[in-house]
Amino acid sequence: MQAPAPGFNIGAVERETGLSKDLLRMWERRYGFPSPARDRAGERQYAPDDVSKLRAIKRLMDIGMRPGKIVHQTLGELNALADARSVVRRDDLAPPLGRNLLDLLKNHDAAALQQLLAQLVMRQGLQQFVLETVTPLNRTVGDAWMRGELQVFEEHLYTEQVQVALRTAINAFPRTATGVPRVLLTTFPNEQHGLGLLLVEALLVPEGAHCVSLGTQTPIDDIRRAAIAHRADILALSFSGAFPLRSAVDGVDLLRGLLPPQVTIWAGGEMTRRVRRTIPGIVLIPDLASAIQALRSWRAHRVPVHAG
Amino acid sequence: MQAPAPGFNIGAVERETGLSKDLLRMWERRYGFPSPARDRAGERQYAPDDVSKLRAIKRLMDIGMRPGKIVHQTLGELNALADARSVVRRDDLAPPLGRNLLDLLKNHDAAALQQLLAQLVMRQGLQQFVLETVTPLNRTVGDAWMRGELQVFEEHLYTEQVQVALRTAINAFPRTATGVPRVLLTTFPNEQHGLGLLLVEALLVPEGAHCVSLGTQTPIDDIRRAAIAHRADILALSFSGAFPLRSAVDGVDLLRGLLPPQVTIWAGGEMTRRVRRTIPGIVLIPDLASAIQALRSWRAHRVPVHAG
DNA sequence: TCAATACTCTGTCCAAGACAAAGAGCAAGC
DNA sequence: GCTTGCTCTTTGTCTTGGACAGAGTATTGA
Repeated sequence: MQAPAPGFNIGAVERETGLSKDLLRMWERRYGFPSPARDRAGERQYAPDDVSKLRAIKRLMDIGMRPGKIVHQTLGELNALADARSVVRRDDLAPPLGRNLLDLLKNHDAAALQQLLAQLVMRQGLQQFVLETVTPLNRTVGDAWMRGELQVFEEHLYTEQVQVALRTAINAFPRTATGVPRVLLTTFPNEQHGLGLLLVEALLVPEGAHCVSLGTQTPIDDIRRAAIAHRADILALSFSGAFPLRSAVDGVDLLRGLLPPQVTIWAGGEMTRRVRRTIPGIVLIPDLASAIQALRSWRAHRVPVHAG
Repeated sequence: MQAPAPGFNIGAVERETGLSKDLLRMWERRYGFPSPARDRAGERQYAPDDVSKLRAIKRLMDIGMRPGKIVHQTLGELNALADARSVVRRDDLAPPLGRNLLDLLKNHDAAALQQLLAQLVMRQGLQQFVLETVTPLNRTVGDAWMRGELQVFEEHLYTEQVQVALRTAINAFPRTATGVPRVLLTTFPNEQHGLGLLLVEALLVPEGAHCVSLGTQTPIDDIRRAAIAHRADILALSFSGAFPLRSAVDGVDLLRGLLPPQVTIWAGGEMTRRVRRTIPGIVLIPDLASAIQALRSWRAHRVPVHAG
């Protein structure tokens, strides 16, 4: 039994935190943090505590904070910051349900969790389940995670279980090849969060739409090709809060130019709420309820191109 | 309508190929390939063809070839090499099926594809479906993608459809809370390919195991915590061929030290085949059939810790 | 109140060098 | 003949410190 983790080298820290080596070195030069010890070869050896702090910083940056302002705070202060961010939202959640579910999550009772979710789908119906249960639950879980009340693996478990529940419910609907409109769902490269796609699908399928998901991280030009190949009426893109606003706007703009005008483009997800100006030819979906609105609006105004 | 992709910068190539920036620069210095053009700022601009060739090289390296021997071959020669390697295996796949499915994929007929997969699950049963259909299919699709016969989005579509088929089938099994052994499935950070986890789950659930998946990219220390929290008997980790061998071995070794000895650790996936030496306390699962073997072996030799 | 401009902050890229670990080849011994 | 141990070669990752472009912020002007 040896000392298990004396320190992380820079490659390991990159893996653990998602911060590139270049960036870690640059912060050391600029801010003096992190300032790792060196091994005999002169290579950086990061302490586990520094890695934790880096993770906390990364989280805060993902919601828009800037490194220069927060690198010198202690881990405690960083957590307090995360707290302050979410304190307003805590009232939103259906208290008994959220509590109940958080408890199951903390007891690591996957089976009971899944059963509860399945039961809720049955009772509420798929759409209501998404809008009234999953959405506030996501917020609750996200906040708890930010505050460190939830382990990373517990958050992973939650996401996985919700996905299972949603997929099961979606599959229960007969998938007609003639559904209208034809919706293609995916995310940009570097956007790994695919739960949003599934949530949208869960809202649209009961409305009779024909959804095809490509999963996450499709290169832009492939999105173009896919939209054309599938004769999509609507292209639905999802962006998490961590996605760089600029890249998203640029990419969506580019796509708009590449696709024929009769293909409607939806941009949704957390990031969408940070968008100020409207983007020509793009429908913003700042929350899930808007997706149903947008679908109905599409039906009212558009005739599917490929039909008839 | 402008030229869409004049070139990739080094960061984009890193993402596309999985070869680090450092490595790309080093190859340029050592081998003279790739030797990208420079933009006005003096930054590397890689041609799409170079990126394709880099992908081919990476793929060959993933099966054990060394860069010095192959960098100077043409893309055609590299493909021939890959061919020679897989020629034995190409016979494995049921030809009419693979052809049929590839055709559906190229016609972008998602509905028919899903129907075909669902039908196959029914006919073959879940385990046989995984071993005899999905595994060779994965190879076929992977090869076709390597040779540029398949668009990225078509590959995405395939993956997505297989996932749907598998999840549906897995959910059809009653999930007992008392299943034994308790298996926890996940991947390391930076490992985005989660299909392997689903495949393993699809093999184990019919055997009566209790599977809990955390999805992809769980930090190592959270894997430790999750394994303990879930009282896992087996921790199953999946690594794609692209995953850096070194990181994997180090991480797995670290985990072995962090977890009590009664937790069995499985390491599976493409990468596993490149491992030469045995890693103490780790069970290697070089192919999917081995997973069932390993499960039976576990049952023969181990008594679940948490039971009784 | 809103928009354009200037300035600061921040991340990525570059070059060339160093070194350690993995692989390959070869020799000695069973 | 086959294995074991050594050495040489190949290869990937880390190092420093400099440069610069794009994102975000603040200020100014309409």
